[in-house]
Amino acid sequence: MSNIFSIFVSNLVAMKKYSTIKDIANALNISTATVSRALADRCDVNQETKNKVLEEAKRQNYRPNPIALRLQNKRSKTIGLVVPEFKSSFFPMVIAGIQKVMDESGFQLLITQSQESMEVERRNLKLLENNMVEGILISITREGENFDLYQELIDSGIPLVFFNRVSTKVVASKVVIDDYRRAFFATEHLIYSGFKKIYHFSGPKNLIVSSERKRGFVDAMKKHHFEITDNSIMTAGVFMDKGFSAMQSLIDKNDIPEAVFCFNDPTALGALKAIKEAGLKCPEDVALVGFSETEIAQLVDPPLTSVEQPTFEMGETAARLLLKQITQTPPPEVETICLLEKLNI
Amino acid sequence: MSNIFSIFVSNLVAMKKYSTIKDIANALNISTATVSRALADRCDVNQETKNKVLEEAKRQNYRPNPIALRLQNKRSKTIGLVVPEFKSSFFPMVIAGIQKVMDESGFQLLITQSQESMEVERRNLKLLENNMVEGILISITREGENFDLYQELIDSGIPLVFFNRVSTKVVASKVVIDDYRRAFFATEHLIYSGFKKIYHFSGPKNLIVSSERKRGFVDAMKKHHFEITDNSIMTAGVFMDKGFSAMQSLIDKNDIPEAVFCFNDPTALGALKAIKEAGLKCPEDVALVGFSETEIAQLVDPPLTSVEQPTFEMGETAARLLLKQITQTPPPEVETICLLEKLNI
DNA sequence: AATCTTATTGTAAACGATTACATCTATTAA
DNA sequence: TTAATAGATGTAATCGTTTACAATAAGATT
Repeated sequence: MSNIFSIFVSNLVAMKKYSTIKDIANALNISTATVSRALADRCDVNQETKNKVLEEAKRQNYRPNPIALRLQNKRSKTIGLVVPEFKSSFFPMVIAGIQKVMDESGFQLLITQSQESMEVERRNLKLLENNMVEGILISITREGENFDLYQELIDSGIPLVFFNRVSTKVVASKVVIDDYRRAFFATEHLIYSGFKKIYHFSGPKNLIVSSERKRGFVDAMKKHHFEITDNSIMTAGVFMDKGFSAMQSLIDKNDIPEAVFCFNDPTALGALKAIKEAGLKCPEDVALVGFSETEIAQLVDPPLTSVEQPTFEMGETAARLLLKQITQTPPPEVETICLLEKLNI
Repeated sequence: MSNIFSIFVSNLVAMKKYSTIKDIANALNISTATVSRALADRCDVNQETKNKVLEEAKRQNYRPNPIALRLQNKRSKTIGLVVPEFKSSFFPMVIAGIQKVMDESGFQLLITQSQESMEVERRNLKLLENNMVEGILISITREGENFDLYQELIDSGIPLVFFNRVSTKVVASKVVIDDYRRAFFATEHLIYSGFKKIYHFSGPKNLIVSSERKRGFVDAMKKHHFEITDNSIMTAGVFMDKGFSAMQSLIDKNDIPEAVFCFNDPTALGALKAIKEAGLKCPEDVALVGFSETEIAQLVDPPLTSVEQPTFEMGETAARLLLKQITQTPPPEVETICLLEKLNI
């Protein structure tokens, strides 16, 4: 309704009158070309003329028309952003980081919200394309990813950079949080959810990801003064059977935790099987948290406001990555940046 | 740094090639004027030509260049927004409401953050002006208001609409939260701050604002199951002396509250005087909350996330108000809208 | 047959800026 | 004296679109 209305009236309403280069030219009886050159402080303009132009420009409160410039330069100087929501402070903080970078580089930012809906995300991406954005920053919805559309946009020459919730199917630059942090947040999430007896099924000892996730678990527990007993951490490997047997042994010992943060999803599934076979329920009796690309993102995001996350930095990093894709020729290789800075525990 | 860099490369990098009206015209060996008319579905174009144009446009995946349109129409189709911060979810939610309206009406939204700094706010307003926004939505900083600049912008033909934290010195449309709600939030703020014994010095019985504020106080107390005794609410009038005597009588009775929500600022100041004279300290012994245009805004905002505020609606309302200022000729009278909907207690 | 409509299309200017190229003047070199 | 050069400025095209006006052809009217 308001849509139709505003289109209807759009021709009746004149925009505010701005001073143009032509106005300056007329006032001084010189050509617009000279004015343009004078304003650009080019060397082939008489200093006296330059001064006069600058003075007149100031007098008329002249400001270059960004729209005309964009048309002339054939650059929209705009990038698009798609975030799932605004409710939590997570994405707004990321946006603040993005804005800082965009302000610095003179780009405009078009912000859209997908409301966790794939359909709305599609609409937003189309809208951004229609607005000729030179690149897109995106954190995908919970519902899933519009894989085909991402690929289409990239193929058509619009670079995409994913952050936080990234697409696994598309080759593009990405900014994510590191294993340690994510494990930390996942554990903290369990703590904030009210569970008291929290265990960890860790992965193979020789894997770095394994020790990183364990470290995240341990640090989160420590931060909240939760006790870590001998049984708190069990090595359960990467596959389902190990998760099963680990949980089985706990049930046998009647040392049943309220929640378990598992190294990965197969481990969690194995544990789930053991829980069910013992006639227990998940999450009423034992809550499980797996750790896969997508699952964990759902857990820690929207995140707990009490935890300081590198949100601002994430926005900055993603924005810089995108700008690099846009301005660099030839475009740089895609890269995935993992935010590694230390937590304040 | 990144600024200089991006300017340097800007001419080297070609934007994605889009299909134009000229491409369609060339493909069909007709003039661009006819193509333009056909796409606009004007009646003075042969139906056959129309069909061919539409088909070719689809084939070339043609989309009108919004930048060229803006130049042609002399309308930036953009409005600017200045909010103090992004950390709390308050402003992001307001933004969501604004965006909804803007999407509907085809306007772009330029979002800036003033970080509670008057200086940054000035910069942002200038930036928006340079970007030729057709109107500005603003919630002012804690530090104060850039009164002169607001007036300058309005005088120069850029309509401003204030929301939540509004300027008291400028004549412009405003969107605020009603007395009842603000009183409710203020009281709830005291509750969340940990005070147990909370009193209210209410205004004259015959004033609607007075009963509204009292109602807000009562409802907030009820919501959190705080007892309201005979002494909890005292009628203290509008002036300082009444606040003084009200507090004095409480001190005399040795019925000293931990916190008092006062009808207005003079009342609070009077109460403060009594507290000091009794050798007590504020806020250690007795915390006071006044109620003036600016003070109360500081209290309830950034607001408590546990309270559902009409944030989305506030954004919507402010945006609609601004759009009306922009599109309507002659521009409508300025108006102040008070959000009145019911709270879920 | 001459004139007038009507339908359809094209031409060209405009929006505000930039810039390759042309032009003109004044100075310098031969 | 003449040609070359440098300095300063103007002309006109361009970016993608819209639109007032002109132009054309066909059919209708007298």
